[in-house]
Amino acid sequence: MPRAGLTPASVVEAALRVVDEQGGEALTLAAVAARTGVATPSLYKHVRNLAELRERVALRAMDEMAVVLGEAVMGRSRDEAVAELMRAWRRYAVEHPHRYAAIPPSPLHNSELEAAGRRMIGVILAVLRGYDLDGPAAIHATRCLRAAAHGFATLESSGGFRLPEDLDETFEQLIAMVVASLTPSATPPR
Amino acid sequence: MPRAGLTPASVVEAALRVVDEQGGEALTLAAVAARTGVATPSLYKHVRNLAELRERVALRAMDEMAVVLGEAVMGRSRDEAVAELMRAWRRYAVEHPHRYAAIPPSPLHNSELEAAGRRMIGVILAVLRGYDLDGPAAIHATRCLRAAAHGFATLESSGGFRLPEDLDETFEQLIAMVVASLTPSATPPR
DNA sequence: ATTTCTGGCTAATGGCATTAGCTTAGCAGC
DNA sequence: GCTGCTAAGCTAATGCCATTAGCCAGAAAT
Repeated sequence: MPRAGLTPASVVEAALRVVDEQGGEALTLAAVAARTGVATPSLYKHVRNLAELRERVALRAMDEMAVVLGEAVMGRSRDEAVAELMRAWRRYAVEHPHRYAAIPPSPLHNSELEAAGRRMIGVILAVLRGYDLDGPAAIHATRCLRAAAHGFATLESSGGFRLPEDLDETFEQLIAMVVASLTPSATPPR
Repeated sequence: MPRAGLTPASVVEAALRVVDEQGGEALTLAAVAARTGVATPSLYKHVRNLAELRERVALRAMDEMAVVLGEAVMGRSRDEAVAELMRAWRRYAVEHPHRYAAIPPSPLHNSELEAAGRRMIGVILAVLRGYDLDGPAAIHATRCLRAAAHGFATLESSGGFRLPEDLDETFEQLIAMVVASLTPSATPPR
């Protein structure tokens, strides 16, 4: 019997395929083993356990997304950059719904995930540099943008919007909402 | 051996306690059985299976939340109502993080869940009645509000915001952002 | 008191994760 | 080409969980 020639990377690859096709719930060592043509216990030669495999999948998704977001804002600034950032965010979530869902909101106990999370947040912060926000204000703005983008992405990619109204239009409105909140002139005296 | 006196309702109650204390992942028939002092298979006399129990838990959470949201907006209108609605939304998610996480974004294949979801959305729509929005515009606005509130609630309740900056302040800013987007006068010509 | 119904129990099956220990493919060095 | 070592893969075994089947006794109804 020839060897299967697995590597940690190829195992993660197979795991990603399982996630994409059947969702995070279905990510099981047995499923990955079946897909790679190997017996389940053999996988332990390449990953510590299922939890670690999950983390590696999440890491990949976060890295991918950080790259996508970064590319989206390159060469743009201010409102234009914010809009493209949010569109790219949404696009990723819609194109890879299960992968997006595999991203943990909080990278608990894992420095690699934490770093990846920082890379994603970093893109938002970079875009906001175009506005005149002092330290704390930038944090608040980042959180607002993130909440809006993440909320919409989650809801859309998991089928939370059922009505026939055009989602593109809603999303453009959401972008406008965020952009307006970044432009002080938009805030009327109160 | 005296009977345990379980009912479908008391089983769901126990399940809710498990979810609250250990999260949705930990919701297992074995855990509920242990907590109710009964052998696992006995539970099948009261619920069809684990999936159904999960649905009942979700239903309870959604119903609770619909009530909480409804109460929050009673006697208020427009910006005030929107703000209180969002605060109540956030409060529920923070006070019952696991329960909130148990709410499915999309109530797949279940009319009861669907109805509960409609009740929640109904509160938003009711509040937006205070603004002059025609049919589609109300839908878009509802989605934006929901995305913002849900995004923030999810991120906060799962520990997604790590920096020390005050979250209350961020949230008030998010509210302002949503409210401003509902008031056309706030949008400056561009 | 007797019958019936039903909640709870034990036993059994099957899926999955994980560990232990064996086997051998494939390479390094001779 | 032979010798040996390392690591990839395998089988067997354990344990947890969901689910089903079938038994038994407590409670309620007659």
